[in-house]
Amino acid sequence: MDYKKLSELLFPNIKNTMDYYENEKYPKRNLPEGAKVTRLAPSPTGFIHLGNLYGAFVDERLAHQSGGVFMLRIEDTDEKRKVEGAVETIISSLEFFGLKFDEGAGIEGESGNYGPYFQSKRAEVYQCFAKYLVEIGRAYPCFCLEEELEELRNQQTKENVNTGYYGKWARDRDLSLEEVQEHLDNKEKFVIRFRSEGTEEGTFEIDDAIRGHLSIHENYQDVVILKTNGIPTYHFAHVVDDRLMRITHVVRGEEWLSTLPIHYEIFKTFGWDTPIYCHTAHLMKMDEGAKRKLSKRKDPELGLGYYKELGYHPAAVREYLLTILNSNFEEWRMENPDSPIDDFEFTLEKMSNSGALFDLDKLNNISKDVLLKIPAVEIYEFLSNWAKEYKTDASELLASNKDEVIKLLSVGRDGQKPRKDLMYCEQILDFISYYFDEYFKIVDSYPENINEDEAKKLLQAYLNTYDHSDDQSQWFDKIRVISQENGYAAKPKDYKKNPDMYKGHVGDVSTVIRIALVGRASSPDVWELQQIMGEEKVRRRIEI
RNA sequence: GACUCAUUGGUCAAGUGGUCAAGACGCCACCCUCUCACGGUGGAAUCAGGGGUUCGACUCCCCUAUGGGUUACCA
Repeated sequence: MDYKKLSELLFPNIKNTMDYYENEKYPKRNLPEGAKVTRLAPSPTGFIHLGNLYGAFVDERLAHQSGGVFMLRIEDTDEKRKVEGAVETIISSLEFFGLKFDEGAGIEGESGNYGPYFQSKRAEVYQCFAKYLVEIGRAYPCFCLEEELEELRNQQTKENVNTGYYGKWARDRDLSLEEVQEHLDNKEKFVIRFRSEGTEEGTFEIDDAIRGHLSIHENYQDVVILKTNGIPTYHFAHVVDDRLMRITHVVRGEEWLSTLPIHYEIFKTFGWDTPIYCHTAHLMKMDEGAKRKLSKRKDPELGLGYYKELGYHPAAVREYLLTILNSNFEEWRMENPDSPIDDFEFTLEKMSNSGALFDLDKLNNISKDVLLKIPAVEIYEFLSNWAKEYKTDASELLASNKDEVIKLLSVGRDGQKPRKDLMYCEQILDFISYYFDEYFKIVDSYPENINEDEAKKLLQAYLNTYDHSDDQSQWFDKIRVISQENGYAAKPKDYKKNPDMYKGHVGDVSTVIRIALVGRASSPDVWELQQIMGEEKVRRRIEI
């Protein structure tokens, strides 16, 4: 068989050589020793969920921690999955969470010399490498129709053998030049298949940076590498691109583990070393009592947009992600509470190889700590930007009450035991909503031992003695007096000792005032809130 | 079905043949306290099951169970 002739027959228009791409167009990168080059290679559906961010984070850390390159390549080899504006969405979503690409699709400026970064625009490159495989007899055209393949599968299932295009089942594996010519003359469409030399029994060994040493089955399938339209499948594009773009570490989900043998064989056929593979575990979700992989179809609420809508701070999400990404991160954080997150040394060895369940409680807890470290002014900015997009009615109120809101956000945050009241924008807005007459409403009821009339009496007494210029202790002393005058213990401990002597204690009285003032039984220090609200508003609330 | 990866408390997990099996979130109790938080102290709660190997197994091997993944001219 004259493979050279076959390759010319199949790819008459491909003139470039492999050598041209490997050594001229895409030469070795000039990077310091140990620099890692990683890539995020999403398909352009534009939908990014937490799981994608999780993986992207690994890429980003690996690259930027080592002085390497973090690249965006769009795997748009499947036209059916394209969505308008997807690339912009991907870039902006990741940027929101602090992940910046150095190079690649849609990146401005000096974005690197390894493009184009859309696989759909690299057809010639792939064809050149496919042509080479044909030339050396390791790839061949296949004219099978989809229906024929379907039939093949059925037959194999019936005979209880592995399905697929391989060995004796590979009908077009050994077509003669004349037969190929004949098909071509008939204008039949064809794909290019890889000619595997593996066996069903064979195994090989490979190291995965996350999963350790693996011993896995060889590939023995003649997989499609170039589709009818001349565009490669993932398997081929991955090998060619990651080689030419000089990717050092391939981070991808564990669903790729089972096709790793294909990639390995193709790399070896070209005589190339594989990149270092890092197969990450999936982020899981609890669904009707069972763990399940995150799905873009079933879990729209885990899309990154969801967290933006609720107003989680990107720093909190990053911090959370890192706790599940590297098990030693929390420990490091406890020892270095004030260090920038990027000071943490991320390692692949500390990654879990079983899927973690997304834990909202944990995110919230981490978020509290993260927000505590962000100055109130910055939280205000974050909150108001969020409101502009998601809560337009509140947005104006926030803008016209800027100073007061900042003060509200600051209450109790100083000192040795600062409050951690703030988690995410929606919650924050609710948390301070009582300040605005537009949102104020009574949500909690008075303590059981106090009825409406009693409450009115207490509030009247409070109003009578209220002096806005009182300092905190003067103010509270007055509440103690009111309590005593109305039959409530001035100290909770007194009440505990002799519950029969009192109607309740000072805490009950405070609760009544608190509810009148902010509408709820729990809040930060009332005196501080009053100072922020101003005398007029305080009196008005008490009078109601 | 076949192939494959995984399995330590409710969740995230440390652990690599000898530990009273860390820690964090959540939960409960108590302390602090005018409420709620915060903080502190304490508590309940884990090696999926069964066989081996070994003086000794969470750690090594096998089987089973459960869950994930792949099985496309999708990625």
